[in-house]
Amino acid sequence: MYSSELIKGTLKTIILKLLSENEKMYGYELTQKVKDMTGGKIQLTEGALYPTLHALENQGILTTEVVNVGNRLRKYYAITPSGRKIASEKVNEFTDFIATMITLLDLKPNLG
Amino acid sequence: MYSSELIKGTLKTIILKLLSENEKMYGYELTQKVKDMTGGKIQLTEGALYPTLHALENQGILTTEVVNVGNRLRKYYAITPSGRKIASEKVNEFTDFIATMITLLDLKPNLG
DNA sequence: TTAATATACATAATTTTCTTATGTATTTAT
DNA sequence: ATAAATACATAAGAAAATTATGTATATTAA
Repeated sequence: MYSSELIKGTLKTIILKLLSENEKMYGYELTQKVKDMTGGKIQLTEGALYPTLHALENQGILTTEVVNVGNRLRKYYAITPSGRKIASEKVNEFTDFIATMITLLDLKPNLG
Repeated sequence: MYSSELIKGTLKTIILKLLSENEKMYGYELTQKVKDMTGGKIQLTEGALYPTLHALENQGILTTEVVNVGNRLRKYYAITPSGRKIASEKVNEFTDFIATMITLLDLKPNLG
């Protein structure tokens, strides 16, 4: 796990990117996907995730669909066209940011 | 300029790395150095910078030396040995974080 | 020459964003 | 049966930034 401060500011970008690649995902699924893909290095907390998902829905960036699975409800989120545009912008901005930070900190990133 | 949320959490790393490379720098100098090195893409704000410098000093990570230049005072900050170790750890963590994010977001960073 | 900009520090109020804690409830594994 | 995992949600508090404000000197441009 990284010191929490590093991860700050990347939550929206992560959510939007994953929802750009998968037509629908639910909250818990997002937490597991991120945990798996990062070897546990990034773990989304519910207290941060759910309010952010709600906010993105209120802004029209995501839409929801509640599904009953067994006896439990599962709330699927899907990205809207405008959300897809925002996702792309956010990813581009983050890519640029990384390049800038590599220069500024004189990093030698080990790219697999 | 990046959306502010992205830069969050990187301030300490930036300060400590620059002070690892330069034996002493003052606050305003740090703002200008970062602005120059990033082509204006990252601009440290005084409201964030000064409280952070004070905190790092209180933690024994930085030491200060006030110098009179003309009629104005300039407060130079220098990194301590323990601070140098923390700087190195922070830079390593950030490098690892970048690698993780590149994987997670499937980025193709354009490395000069 | 005077007005604006740059240099140089500092702090307070507010906002944003996250963590931590708490709550409910079902399902699966031990 | 009990614990852990699945699945949602929200509220209180902390952390870290932004924005605004304040003081003061030095330099540049009108």
